[in-house]
Amino acid sequence: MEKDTNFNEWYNDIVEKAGLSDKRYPIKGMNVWTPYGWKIMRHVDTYIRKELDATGHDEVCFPLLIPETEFKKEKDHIKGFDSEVYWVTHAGLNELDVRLVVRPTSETAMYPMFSLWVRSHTDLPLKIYQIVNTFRYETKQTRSFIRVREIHFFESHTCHATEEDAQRQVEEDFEILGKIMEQLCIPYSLLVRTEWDKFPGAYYTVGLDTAMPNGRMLQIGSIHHYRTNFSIPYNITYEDADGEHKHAHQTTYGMSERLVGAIIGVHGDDKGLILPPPVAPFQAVIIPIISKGNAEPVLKEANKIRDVLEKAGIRVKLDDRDERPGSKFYDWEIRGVPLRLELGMKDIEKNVVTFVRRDSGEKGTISSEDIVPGVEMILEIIREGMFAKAWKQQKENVADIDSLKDLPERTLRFGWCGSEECGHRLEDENNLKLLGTPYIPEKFKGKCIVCGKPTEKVAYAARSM
RNA sequence: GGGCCCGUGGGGUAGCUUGGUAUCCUUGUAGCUUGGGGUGCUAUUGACUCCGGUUCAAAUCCGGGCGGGCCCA
Repeated sequence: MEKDTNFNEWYNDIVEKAGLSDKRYPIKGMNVWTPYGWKIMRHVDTYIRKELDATGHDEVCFPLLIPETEFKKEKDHIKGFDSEVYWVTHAGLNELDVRLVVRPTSETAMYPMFSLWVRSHTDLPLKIYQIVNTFRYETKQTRSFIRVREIHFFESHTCHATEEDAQRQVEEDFEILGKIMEQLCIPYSLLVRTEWDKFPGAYYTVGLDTAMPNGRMLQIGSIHHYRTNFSIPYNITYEDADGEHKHAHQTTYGMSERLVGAIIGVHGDDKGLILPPPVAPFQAVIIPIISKGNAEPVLKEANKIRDVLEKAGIRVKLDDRDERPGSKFYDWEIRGVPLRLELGMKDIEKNVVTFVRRDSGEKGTISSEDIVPGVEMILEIIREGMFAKAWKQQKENVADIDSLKDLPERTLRFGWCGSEECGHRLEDENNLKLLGTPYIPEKFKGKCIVCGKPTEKVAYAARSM
C-alpha cells in the first residue's frame, strides 16, 4: 500500500493490519481499542500525566453526565455544541424531568463545582485535569482516531486570579506541549484561530496543527483562554486580599486520541507503522534465527537477552513463534516496532546481536555485553531522527503564496488584512480552512491575498482532514 | 450541507445484468516439513448486513434501516 499516492486508503489499511483498532463495532464512529492500539494510547497518556503532574496539575475524574440546566448556562458554548451532543432522556421506564447531556467536553460539568471550590485568592491558581472519554455526534464521515464519536482525550482546566496569570498558564501549556511532542516525535504549529472558529465561549483559541502527508492539516489539540466568559455565568468568584469579590480567569488545554492518528500519519511508510520508541508497545523485538538442531542454544541466549533488556526497563518482545523469520520481519514492520534484534548461531559465535532500525532500515551489530546501553542509544537516536525528519516535513509542507490560483495541496502562508469578510471569502471560494495567524509573530510585509490591501499580518490556511 | 459507490466465512473477493447447487486467495485449527526477508504438503472450521416487499423460489429484483468508502461544498 502506497502512503504518498493514496493516503486515505493507506491509513485505513495500516490501522487494521497493525491491530490498532477494530472498526467493526456496530456504532458509527465508536471503535474498539484493541490491545496494541490501546498500549500506544496508554503510553501517550503516561507522558501527558507526567508533564501535567510536574507542573502542579491535579488529576480528577468528573461524571459523564451533565444536567441540561448546567449545560445551557453559557450561551455561545451551547450554540457551539447543541447540534452534536447525545442526550439521556430516560432512566429505566421514566422520562427524566431534567434531561442529561453526555459530555462533549467538561466545562459545564466542572464549573458548577469550581464555583464551590474557589472561595479565596489562596485557592488560586486551581489547576486540574482529567483523562476521559467524551461524546460528539459527528455527522460527517468518521475515521479511526481522527474523527470519532467517542473521543479519548485529556482536558486540563485552570482558574486564575488575573488575566495575566491565566496568560502565564497558556505559556506553560506550550512548554508542556513541547515536552510531550518531543516524546511522540510530532511537529506542530501554533495558530490563533479566527473569531468564527474559536472554541465556543472562548476569548481566544490557539490551535495545534500537524501536517499530514497529503498536505492537509490535522488539528491535534487546542489551548483556550476564557477570560471570565465562563466564570460569570457559572459564578466562579474569589475574595481577594482586600476583601473584594472577583471573577476568576480561566484556561483550558486539551489533546485527544488524534495524537495516535498523527503518529500513524506523520511517521508511517509503505511497509506500515513506524512508532516513536517512547510510545511503542514493544521498543525492540528479538527474532531468534533457528535452524535444524540449534533451537535450544539460540532460544536460551535469546531468552537471556530478553531478560537483560527487560530488567533494564526496555519494552522487549521475544518472538519465539514457530514461523519463518521473514514472516516475523513483515509482521513487526507493519506494527512499527522501532528496533529489530536478530539472534542466530552466527551472532552467538561472534558474541553479538544483529540489529535493524525500522525508521531507516540501517543494519548493524551490537556486542552482547553492551546490549543494554547499545539498545538504549539506538532507541534515542531513532527518536531524535524521527522528530527531526518530521519537523523537516512540517516546514517543507508550508508554501508561501501570493495568488489563489492553482493552489498546491500544502499548508498555505499568505497576507491577510484580518477582516472577517476576506476570511470567509477565502474559505468559501477555495475550499480551504483558515487556520489562523501565528501565535509567535512572524515578520511579513505584503498584501491581503483576497482584497489586496497592504498588510503586515500573515495567516495560514489548508484543507483539513 | 450535496452527490456517487459499496455491504458474501476473521480479512480480501467471484457470483448479481438473465432469481434455483456460493468461487478463489488469505487467515484460523491439527499434523508433518522448513528456518538470516512472506517454506511446502495434507486434513479441517468458517459467510450471503438487518427489516419489510415481489416470487413456487431472493446473495441476486424493489423499499427502508444500520454500517462502510469516495468526491464536492
